Parts: sequence; C-alpha cells; structure tokens
Amino acid sequence: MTEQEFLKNYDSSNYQKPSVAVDIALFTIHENQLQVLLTKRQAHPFAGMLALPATFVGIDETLDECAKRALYQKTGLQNIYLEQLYTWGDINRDPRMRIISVSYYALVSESNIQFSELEQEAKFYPVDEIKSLAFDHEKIIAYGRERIRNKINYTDIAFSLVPEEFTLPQLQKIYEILLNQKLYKANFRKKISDKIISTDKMLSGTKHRPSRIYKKK
Amino acid sequence: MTEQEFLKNYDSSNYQKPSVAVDIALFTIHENQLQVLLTKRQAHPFAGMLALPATFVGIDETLDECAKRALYQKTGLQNIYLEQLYTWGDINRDPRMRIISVSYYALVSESNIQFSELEQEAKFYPVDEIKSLAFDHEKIIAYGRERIRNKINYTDIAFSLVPEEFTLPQLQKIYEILLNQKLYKANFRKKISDKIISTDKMLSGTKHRPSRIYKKK
DNA sequence: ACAAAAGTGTTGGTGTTACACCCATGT
DNA sequence: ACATGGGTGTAACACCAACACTTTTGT
Repeated sequence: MTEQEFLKNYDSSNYQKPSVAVDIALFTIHENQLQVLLTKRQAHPFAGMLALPATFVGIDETLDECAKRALYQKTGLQNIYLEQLYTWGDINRDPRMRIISVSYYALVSESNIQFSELEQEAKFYPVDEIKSLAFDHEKIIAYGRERIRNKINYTDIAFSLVPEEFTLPQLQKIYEILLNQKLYKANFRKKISDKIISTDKMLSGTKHRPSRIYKKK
Repeated sequence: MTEQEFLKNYDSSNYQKPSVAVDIALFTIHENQLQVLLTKRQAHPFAGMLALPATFVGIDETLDECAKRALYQKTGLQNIYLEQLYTWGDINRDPRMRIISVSYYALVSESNIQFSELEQEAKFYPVDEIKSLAFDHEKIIAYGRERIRNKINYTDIAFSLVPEEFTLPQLQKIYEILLNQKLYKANFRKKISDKIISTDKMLSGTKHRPSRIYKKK
C-alpha cells in the first residue's frame, strides 16, 4: 500500500473524539483595575453565568486563527497581543461532553476599546471582584494573570496596556496593577529607560507639575 | 428546557471534529549529549521516518494521564518530570486529517533508564544529529529545548537529569549541555550551593583529586 | 615531582533597593 | 506660600563574571 492509498482509505471517524474549543482571556486595565472580558451564557450548560468568550475550533482553521476570530467576533478588535496560554483537558470540565480547551490570553489598552462595539453580552469585569464563573474559567484567568506577572519582567507586554503616547506615572501604574505591588518611582524609571523614547510634549492640566509624554522605543 | 434536559438532548456529533493527540519529547543526557526518544514509524504517513512517541487522547483520560500513559507504554518509566509544552494546531501538520497535538516534554536521568526496557523501535538520538523528522516534530523538540534552557535557571529541573547522588563536576556538565555553553566552576558552585547537600562520600578512582558526592536538598 | 582535575577566595562591574531631595504647576 | 505629584541623584547592598590560586589524588 502506498502512502497515497493509505491516506485515501483512512477513516478518521473510527475513534470517538473529544471536541476542541478555544477560550480567550482578554485583559485590560480600566479604572485602575485589571479587568477581563466575560460574556453571560445564554444557553446551557451554566446558563446565566459569566464565562470567558469561547468558540469551537473549526475544522479548517488553525488554533491561532480561531483565537483571533473569537476575539474579533466578540470585540471587533484586531492586531491585539494574543498568546497561547495552556491546554486544559480534564474529563468533566464541561458537562455536555468531553471538551478540550486551548486557552489564549490577550492584552488591550483601554484606549483601543470602543466600548460601544462590544456585543451586548460581552463586558469587562474587575478580576478581583469575580465571584464564580462557568467551567474552569477561574483557573484559566488565574493562570493568565500569573503568566502576565512573569512575562512583564522580561518582555514588553505591559506596553500593550497603554496608549501609544503615555506618561511614566501612567506606565508605572500599569506595572503596579499587573504585579500587584507598589514600585519605587526612581527605580522603575531606570529599569524601563531603555524601552522608551521621550517626546517633547507634556501632559498639562493637572494641578501639579506636568508629566512628560513618552512613546515606546 | 432545564439544564438536565438540554444535556440529554445535546448531540455532540453534529460538528466535524479535529482529532487530538499527545506528543512526548523525552530528553536525557547520554555520552555528554542531549538526546531525545524517537520511534521509527511503521505505518503511513511518514512510514520509516523517525518521530516523537505519540498517542491519540482517549475519550476518558485527561491530557496529563494520556501523556503519562504514552510515556509508560514506550519506556516503562513512571514518576518522571513531565510538563505540558505547547499545543500545535496547524491545519496540515498531519496529512491524514486534522490532528491537534498537545505536546509534553519530560526529563530522565540516564541512570533511570533500563535501555533494554525500551521497545524495539524506541531509541534515544542525539538532538544535534537529527536530520529530519515526521510531522512538525522538529519544531516541538526545538521548543522543548528552549523551555528547558529557560527553566533551568529558575527551577530545579536539571536535577531530573542526574542520579540521586552526584558530583558537582557531573552536575555542571548537565548545565553546560542544556545551556550549550561553558560555565565557570567557582561561579556555578556558588549559584547552586543552596540547592544541594554534601554527603561525606567521595568519588575516587580517578587519577586526580576525588570529587565529593552531593544530593539534592 | 608532576599532571590533572577538584575545590576556594578575591576583585571589579552591574543591577536593585531604599531613601532623600529638587522641580513645576494650580490654587 | 503651599500642596501635590513629577522627576533625579546617591549610597548600600546583592549578584555575577572573571581570574588566580590552593588542594588532593594517581603515576
């Protein structure tokens, strides 16, 4: 039997297959809080509860494409930082049937969100105020948070949460929220000084010294 | 309709599903080289080529269980450091059909391997001498190597590649192979000094000063 | 005595932590 | 003038790369 013949005769329906879905944890920072996009479930199971946006993986799309599509359909957002997080495969994570979930996380600056574009049921909720979610989605969010907390120290992902032009106090606040700790101003500035370029613009209008506006290098 | 009724009526076969498999990259160090376990494929596709050990995910086993099972079936090994690596979802990674692969990597000390236990077709090959593999398995191995190179710096995974009792020159060699660079003896010892405890045994028989034997703390 | 590899001490540089202080604005 | 938060300099400390040196074995 040649490889051609083999492939022709191969019947992939002989096995009972799990379903595969993608779950998206889209984070933003709004009102000085880390927030995550959630939808209210219309259908069973867990009808009425909040859950991460999710979609089944189409037979002719890659996982990354699927994640992008899910994000776009829920938010209209494109070109967002999106990264695979972990794949969850417990047997009973979904009571309907065996569903394996490939989770992704994404980061958006509040300034990129057109809140009116969001579907009716999709809204941001402060991560720390979430009580309980459908499926294992709390675990996914916790894991995503952890990943961000680590990656912020050796990558530039924090800049995804800030507008193109920003002040250093703004940026520092982002770091503090993601890391969940207060940082020393002087030390923070030294650490990120090589990742930014200063503009000659200032942000005035406050009742104290105006802060300089920077851009990402 | 209640949730009970909904679940009862739910027909999961309405959708065309991808298959899900687990691929295992089992690394060891043998003859001062990083090696990975490969099997020669008996069947199409890629018949005759080398590939990572793999298995389809059973409908009633978790991903972690599936990975452990695959590892055990190929090697007889249990209680090995095993961690999920990444999930690969390109459309045509397998010519038979759409297969999503959840990859795991594992580390074993050479001293734990009973080479006779290995199935006929499963053997270790030096990673640097691999020419070409079936599917996208070269990518998986490269990604696993990368993960190890990072994780070695802030975890204890390197100790998985060394017997229970070891000398510091041995341990240093492991680090050097994984990191692919020479290390300074004095600095290396300072760095790991808090992860080990010394025994009062010495490894003699060499034609120079015997090295002290240590254990993991 | 010598070769060879094990094992230790020291120095200089770099990055981090903590604090003290100065600066520019609105009221 | 003062309150407020923006912005900078510096000293103490920990960490790390690099090198020089001592120690213990077999021959």
